[in-house]
Amino acid sequence: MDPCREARLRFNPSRASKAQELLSKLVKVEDDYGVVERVGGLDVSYFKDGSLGLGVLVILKYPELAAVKCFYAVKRVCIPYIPGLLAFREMEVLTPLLSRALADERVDILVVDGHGIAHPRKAGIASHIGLAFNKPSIGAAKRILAGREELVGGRRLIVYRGEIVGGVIEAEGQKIYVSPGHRISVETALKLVATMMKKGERMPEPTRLADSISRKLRDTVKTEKIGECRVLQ
DNA sequence: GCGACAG
DNA sequence: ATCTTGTCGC
Repeated sequence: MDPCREARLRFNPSRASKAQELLSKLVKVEDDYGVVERVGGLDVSYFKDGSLGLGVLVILKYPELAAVKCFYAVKRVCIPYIPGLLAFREMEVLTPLLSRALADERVDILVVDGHGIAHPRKAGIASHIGLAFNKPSIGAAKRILAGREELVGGRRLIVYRGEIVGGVIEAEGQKIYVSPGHRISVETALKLVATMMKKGERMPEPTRLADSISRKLRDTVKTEKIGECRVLQ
């Protein structure tokens, strides 16, 4: 039987949610990192039928924001998209990239397309990734998932169940929602992402580049190139 | 029960 | 996320 179909049938949203409740207890929402010289941006693009995903991890020098190296992988995607459970769908594609890249490349902070603790169970994909690789991580999303935007002391923050779980950054007349993934505070996550914004762009450079590269590769790389991880030449 | 709902 | 044409605006 098709292993992908097996995985899909085996996937239990209720259990996945419970797993996130456990993970959230392991998340550290305090600054725990050193000098930031290199940051990583992560994103996934999908082939038209949706059964294949192309993940990208691009490493940039900080604070210059110049790309220094890029990893990518084409993988089958077996888990459907369910709001709140995005991590279970995309981790399969991103994990190989991180395993490979973090083994011999310095990456101080990871920026992920999606939320961190601004999540129904305080464990969005940025938190999953930060915990899995014990790396400081930040989530940057285009839309809010849990909680609401509130003005606190004149600042736009994301409040969920009475708790501040993230903040809003406005760029190009649009908004992006930032929240800690792991080993970083709300305050610092916002400050850091603010320094990753390029003029004229809506998303922070790490994820903007990852998104751009993943789409370009998806439209050029051959679908048969399913595999663990490749270095972009 | 109803509405909301990252990518 | 992806599909999908022309079109409005800087």
